[in-house]
Amino acid sequence: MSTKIRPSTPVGGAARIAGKLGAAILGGTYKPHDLVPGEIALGRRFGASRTVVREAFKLLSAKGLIASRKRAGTYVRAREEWHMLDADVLAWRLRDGEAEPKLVFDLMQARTVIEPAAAAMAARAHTPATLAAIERAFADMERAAHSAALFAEPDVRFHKAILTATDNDVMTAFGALIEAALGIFVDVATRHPGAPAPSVPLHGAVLEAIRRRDAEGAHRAMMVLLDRTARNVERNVASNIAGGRRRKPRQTSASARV
Amino acid sequence: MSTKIRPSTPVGGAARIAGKLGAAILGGTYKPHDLVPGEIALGRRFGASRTVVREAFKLLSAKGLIASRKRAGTYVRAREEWHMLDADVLAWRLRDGEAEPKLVFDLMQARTVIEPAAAAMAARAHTPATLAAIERAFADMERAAHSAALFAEPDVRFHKAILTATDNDVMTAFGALIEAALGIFVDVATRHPGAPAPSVPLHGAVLEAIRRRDAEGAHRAMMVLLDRTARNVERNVASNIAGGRRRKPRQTSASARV
DNA sequence: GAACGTTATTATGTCTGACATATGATCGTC
DNA sequence: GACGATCATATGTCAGACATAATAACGTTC
Repeated sequence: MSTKIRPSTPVGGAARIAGKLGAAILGGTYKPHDLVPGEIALGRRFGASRTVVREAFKLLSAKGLIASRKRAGTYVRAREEWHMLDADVLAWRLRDGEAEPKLVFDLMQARTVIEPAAAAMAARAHTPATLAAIERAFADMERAAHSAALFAEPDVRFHKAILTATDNDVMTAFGALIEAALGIFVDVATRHPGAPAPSVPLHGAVLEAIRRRDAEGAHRAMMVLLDRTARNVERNVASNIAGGRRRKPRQTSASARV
Repeated sequence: MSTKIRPSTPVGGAARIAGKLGAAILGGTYKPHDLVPGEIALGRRFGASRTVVREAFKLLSAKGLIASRKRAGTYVRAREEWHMLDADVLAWRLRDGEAEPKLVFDLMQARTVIEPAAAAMAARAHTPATLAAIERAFADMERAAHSAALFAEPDVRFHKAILTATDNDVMTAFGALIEAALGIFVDVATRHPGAPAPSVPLHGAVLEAIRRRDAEGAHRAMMVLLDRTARNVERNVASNIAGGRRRKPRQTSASARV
């Protein structure tokens, strides 16, 4: 491993370091109560000054991942303190398709709690503007139904638009969660054959129910949609474990050591 | 005014400045797309160096509140980018009992979506250890039933213990949300007469259903409990608006200007 | 006078070196 | 072996400097 004096990509000082360190913590390289390397040591490793490393630490401590004590150093906080609903934290956990299957299931289960309720609320509370956003997303999904890659973006937009249409700030905030979750699902899905076309009518049913302000129906339709998604995910994640898994733990060249 | 909302990160230096600035942003002093004062200006205002102000900025940018562009300065990001589920962000919004009533209602509505489902999941998934945690919290609630102030802590612990007992990481993460939400409710409740005793049996019913692994019953019992809570909150918040509200927007001496 | 290229300005981004501070570790004394 | 004073160390804070990029101001050209 060559010691780069200058990082090849001058992008994002503190954010870059925080990303690597955060992924390392979520990936288990540094476990709770472990000390992370000192500010100067990390500075050398990343070719950055102590100032920048400290700023990276602040980015992570704002997400509950680390804390510092004088003389003792900077350590990883207890797992319960981590802000698991933070989009970055979630992304670091889900990174590179090696996500623990348990987390993927937990996410799907949380979605089946939140999204049907959100669809029902949206059916009651939508305005012309928020309904139009859902309709636009759905139209784009129909147009992209032939390609899993193109389908992803309007799909996320559709689900977020429903959350927004609830007119509930807290519900709307779940959008970041859904976005991170769908990010990994899409990743899995694109590795498997089959266009997303079959799920289009299921989305359409949700939209229809919302449009006619049928809260009960929207709840049911979203439930059906998520059931299908859950089965898909389950199959893909399962096959990912059974067949596609590498024997050795993956060592990404770039982010191997932190 | 009373209730100190305990920040998740120890205050001092950067955290102190971030707290003031964050509250100012959430309080509307700086609106989206506004520039916050420059690093040197803020440093002067808080009697701190540029370094510390920059670290405070990183704490806030990790929560999606601000971002910086060279030459242009540091600005408040669009409201949709804010990490509303972050405990600190929520605390800043709920600060000092003047929370917008809409947010309080939104939080209650979100609770009625999440917590009954969580209770059902807990009924299915609890282990001896996680059930014991719920039972301990309930026992402490019974002992504190005579005092609204003493009741708060075990009450929060009870609801968090149920989330933990779901054995679902995402659900467990909602604990921080509930904690922040209950923090404000307690604040409101303690300003009004009446011991929390009546809610004890409602909590007990939830515990009982979970203990006998009756998911359906746990769901129903939690719904009943939250219904009562919602009515309480509604009455208190309403009276707060009608009578207790100050005519002028409050100017807390400490965090007025920032 | 309007369009356009050049220069100057400015706030953030980064680095360096220094000192302050608290606390765990070490050592010495009883 | 217990206890208190001392030392070492990693974080906390500061000041000053230069780099960088994006905007503002300026001046030239047509």
